[in-house]
Amino acid sequence: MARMSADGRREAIVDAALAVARRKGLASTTVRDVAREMGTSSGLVHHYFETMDDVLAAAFERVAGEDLEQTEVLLAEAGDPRAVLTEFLRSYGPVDGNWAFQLWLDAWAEAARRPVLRAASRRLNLAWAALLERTIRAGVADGTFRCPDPAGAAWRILSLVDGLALQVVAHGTIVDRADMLAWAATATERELELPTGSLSVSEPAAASRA
Amino acid sequence: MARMSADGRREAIVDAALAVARRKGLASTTVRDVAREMGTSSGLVHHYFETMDDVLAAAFERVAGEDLEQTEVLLAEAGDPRAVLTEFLRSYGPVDGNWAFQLWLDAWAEAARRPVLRAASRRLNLAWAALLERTIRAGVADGTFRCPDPAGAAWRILSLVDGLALQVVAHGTIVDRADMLAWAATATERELELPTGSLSVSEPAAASRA
DNA sequence: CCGCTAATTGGACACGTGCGCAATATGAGC
DNA sequence: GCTCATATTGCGCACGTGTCCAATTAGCGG
Repeated sequence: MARMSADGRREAIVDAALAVARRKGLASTTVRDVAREMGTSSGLVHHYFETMDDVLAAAFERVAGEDLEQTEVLLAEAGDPRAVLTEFLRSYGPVDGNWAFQLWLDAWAEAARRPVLRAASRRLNLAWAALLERTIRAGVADGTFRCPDPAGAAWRILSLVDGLALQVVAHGTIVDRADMLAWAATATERELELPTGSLSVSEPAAASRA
Repeated sequence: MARMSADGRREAIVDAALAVARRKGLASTTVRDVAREMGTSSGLVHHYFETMDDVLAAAFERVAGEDLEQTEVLLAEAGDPRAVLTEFLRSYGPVDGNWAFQLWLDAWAEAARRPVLRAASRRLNLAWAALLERTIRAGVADGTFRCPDPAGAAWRILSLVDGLALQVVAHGTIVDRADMLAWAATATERELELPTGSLSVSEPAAASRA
């Protein structure tokens, strides 16, 4: 197929891997799948990545990393810690049809079997917790929040949101997105000693959905 | 190998599947693994289960179901809701080397793509939430807890514990078991308006470990 | 236009996978 | 002890897996 620059091809491989993973899951995305998706031979994939593990890790890292970056920009823009937190809760869990979060589920499960993937997922999870902790500290500093243990609070909030999102993605209707948002907000308010209802994360009413 | 009754063999197959899954994870447990574990031929497995999927679903259902049953017994015995909750927190997450919880991770990730597994995992997750909710209601009734929304609280506690356990299992040292226990206890106390420290779930000191 | 670097091919390799089936062995009921 | 249903075997089939590599291009710098 069309010859490409090294960097271009690397990216194309990651793109293809993501397209497949979105359909079949990270765990069962194969070299041949990726090659077929690009319309090239399978050997090409190994010309750019030593191991299939590396491909999957790169793919996961791409989506998760982009999400994180986006939220970091948001943090820089919105000076108000409460606004950041509100936005965080609203954007974190399963949005845009759940597939990005499904990737997290796949990554967590596969972490045990794929060292490179584990490293990536670990790194990104730490980054999310750090981001949250920073936000909390900022809020404590300017008096918006009160919190004796920002690090612990960050992990508690992150883990709660992960756990709730997991139910939404894996089991569908068992817990719905509205519950998830409301519950996450409640717990976060309690965690940061905010007045009840001050993190109104309710879904924008019907009209403004994307 | 020794001839067995139909029911006996079915159970033996599930046992073997579990033993293997414990070592390699659900996802990569194969027919041949199961057969080797039993010391029989692989054909035998297919004589009792149409599909490998069925074997895995049965295996998952078994562990998760047993855990649940065990905790339900515990609930019946210990009349004191606070004791039940303490025991719940201590026993829920990754114990005995994490393997049972890795099974949950596998199940959640695969749920989107394997209907049988999704149904099983969904059912069991609901049962856990219900168990927790019942405990909370009992505690509210006898005045131990105060909680305006037992159902929501149950899901919040369960999700938090899942989210924390997930970090322990998937990423190892990112969050350790002690943090996990302490954080879960803190959040639960807050959720049920218990005095701080009243759910002491700290690991029993070295001596009394099993 | 030509040469050479490097992108790309396509198939081989050694294995692992679920599944099916004819043949065999076993033990319970007569 | 014989019979017969059936538990169990052991292998084969068709295919999928990651990885590797010699051969074949394609296209950029000269």
